[in-house]
Amino acid sequence: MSSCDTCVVRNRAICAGLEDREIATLSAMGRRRTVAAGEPLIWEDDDSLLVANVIDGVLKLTTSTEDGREQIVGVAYPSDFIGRPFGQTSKASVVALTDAKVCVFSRSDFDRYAREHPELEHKLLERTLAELDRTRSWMMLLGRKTAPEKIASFLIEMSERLTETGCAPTLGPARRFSLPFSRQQVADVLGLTIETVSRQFTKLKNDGIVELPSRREVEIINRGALVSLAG
Amino acid sequence: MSSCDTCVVRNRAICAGLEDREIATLSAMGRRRTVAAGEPLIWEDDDSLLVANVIDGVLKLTTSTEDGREQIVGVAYPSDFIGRPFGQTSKASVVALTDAKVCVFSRSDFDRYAREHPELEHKLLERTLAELDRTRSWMMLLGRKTAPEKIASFLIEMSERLTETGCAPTLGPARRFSLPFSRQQVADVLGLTIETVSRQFTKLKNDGIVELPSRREVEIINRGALVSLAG
DNA sequence: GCATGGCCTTGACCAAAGTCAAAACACCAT
DNA sequence: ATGGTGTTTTGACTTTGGTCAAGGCCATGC
Repeated sequence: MSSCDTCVVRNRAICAGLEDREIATLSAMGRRRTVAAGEPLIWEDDDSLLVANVIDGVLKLTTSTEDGREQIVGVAYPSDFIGRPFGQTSKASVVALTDAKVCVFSRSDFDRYAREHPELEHKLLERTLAELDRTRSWMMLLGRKTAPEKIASFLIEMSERLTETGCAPTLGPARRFSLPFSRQQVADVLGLTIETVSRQFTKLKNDGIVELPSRREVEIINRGALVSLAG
Repeated sequence: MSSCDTCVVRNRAICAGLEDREIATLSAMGRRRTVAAGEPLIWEDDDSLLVANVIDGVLKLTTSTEDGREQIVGVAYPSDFIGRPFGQTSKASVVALTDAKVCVFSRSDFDRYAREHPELEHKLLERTLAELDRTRSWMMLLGRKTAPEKIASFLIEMSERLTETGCAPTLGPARRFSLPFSRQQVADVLGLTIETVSRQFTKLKNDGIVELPSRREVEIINRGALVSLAG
């Protein structure tokens, strides 16, 4: 019996729908790993040696300039696929934001396996296309939205992405949630400075649109106002 | 004999490497179309009815806010694939920047065909992964670079992408080229205003880093300086 | 309880880029 | 050549968000 049998993302990750025999082969290739919050899994511009499925936790994908400016270019949640298959180098670093569990594969093993299993490649393609759509709408935010619009869009997206995605029928967006990001990381997602993020959070609180019970907790009081601020 | 036999992107587009019989089927499904400069091919948020290969010309992918702000989220050159397979709606508009020739397919026909031809899906996956990498490095530019850095990065990328990609062994980046963008469109790529773009172009000219023989022509005089400005 | 260190918030000031308006230029058709 | 149109450039001014610096908050360890 492979660990896949008890995997919580078994029905949502790209392995979903594979036959038992295929799962067994894949399972033999991969291994589980934990990544502590703050710990890196993949380095920007390094050889692409690993790919992985996220089982639990949240990780950030980042690119940096030489002088240390950082931009978060993606966020990976449970069941998401990370790493760069079919490519020599990884163009983004992957670092855990919370303690995380992942199922890692050697990239070359995975590439070989994927090429022999069109169904798996198809799932990966669907996921990659969806991620590209999401990334492009993030470009709109970075290039054309103001700081208040960025913060409002961010909180709306967080409330949608952080709802527990168990087996239960889809719940609506979360009214209250705990951000997996520090203020600096929110700034790195939105292309702002930490001070601007802080001021905008304070403004939303003073306007009665959100409550901020603690540094990481957010409660949305007036979702309509937030949506209309998001533009 | 199908029109694919004489297609100039036959060896570079996703159709490359298909067998003659497969090409014949694909050819029967698709048809050539010309798109005049400025004319749209796909609308944002519309049902995704078409996908296409670019044969000749340059097209922009854009997203817009309700109040009319526009962000160019991608640019498609000959041999690139456009449209959103395996999805209900297209999240970006596609508009020709120059007169263009494309080879269009009904999305549902294409989806069906692709699912039966893993080699084609694999090519599409490789392309989508590469596009995602490019898009993410564009996010870095939008979120964290200054106007001078954006303009310099843009000109470097243009000089690399606009080299004639015929059958000849890869030439280096173009020293002189004709932009397929108006000033406003450059602004829409970089998340700037037209005035800022214009001022930065003028500054590069005054500093002797580029020549601007006409509105669309650019000649890079001091590539080293441009690269270091790009950061 | 109190000191320590890491975040986060706030305030005063500044600079980069945006806005508005006018002039210059290029391109086109006549 | 000439006039008309739309694009680009330039200038003056404003605004947004960044920078720098100080202070507050909270968790942790002594």
